[in-house]
Amino acid sequence: MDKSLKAEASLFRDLGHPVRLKILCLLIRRERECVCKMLDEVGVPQPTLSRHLAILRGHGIIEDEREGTMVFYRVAHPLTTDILAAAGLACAAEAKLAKEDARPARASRKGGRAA
Amino acid sequence: MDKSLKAEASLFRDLGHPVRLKILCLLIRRERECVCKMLDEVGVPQPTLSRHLAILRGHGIIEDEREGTMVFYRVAHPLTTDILAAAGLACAAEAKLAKEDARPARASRKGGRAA
DNA sequence: CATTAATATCCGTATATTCAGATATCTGGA
DNA sequence: TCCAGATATCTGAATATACGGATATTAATG
Repeated sequence: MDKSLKAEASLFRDLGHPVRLKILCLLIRRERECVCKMLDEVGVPQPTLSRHLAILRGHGIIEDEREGTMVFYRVAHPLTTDILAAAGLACAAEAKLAKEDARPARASRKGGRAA
Repeated sequence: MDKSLKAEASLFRDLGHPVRLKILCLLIRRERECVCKMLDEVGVPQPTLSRHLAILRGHGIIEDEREGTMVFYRVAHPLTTDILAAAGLACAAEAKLAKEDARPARASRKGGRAA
């Protein structure tokens, strides 16, 4: 019951940057998006965007799929949407409500995985 | 619908440190705790603990109440528990379930504040 | 008022993060 | 193979964050 909480802290730290939050909101809304499209919307130079994508990818928060010359990203970490929704980010809150409505509502209680 | 997401990023950044996460888990479980007690459990030198408390306090995540020579802290940011629970932190998940059980379950949908 | 326990702030230093710009890689097509 | 578009990596400088140790503040007590 002690835990160093290092992994959790690292996840939050990754979320703690405006550009990375913007990327995640974008991916949550769109499910899947290519770098060139994100480049238009995020408003940072391409190498900077690529770096932030690499950080998120390196920690397993997003994953990439290559398709010809383009690379598409999607949210991979199962908790990311929940966390952003809990923080009140509109992008994630919508996605979470949609997901909840599509399921029979929560049944069991103790069932949640705890870190 | 654009938003810089600076405030949200800053919140996550504050959560992104093992010591601060530990402090928050502690406060969520206990509602309210004094610095000297936390000192025993967190395992960092007193000035370091004080510094982290100051960071959380400065951003409105926790608040302090002086009582004689001791200072008690409690979680003040209304979303903190939700966020930590969404991240799967056991301490917060318990608190959130308890809170949910005490209320009539969610009724309205569009009612949530979004960032 | 001196003392002591509890907490906070200040200091210098070590480390991490961020950025922009240059350059490298990968892929599809001529 | 050579070219061009899309994306990634490298590099160095600027900035931010972390820490420990010394010290300051605050409040109760004698």
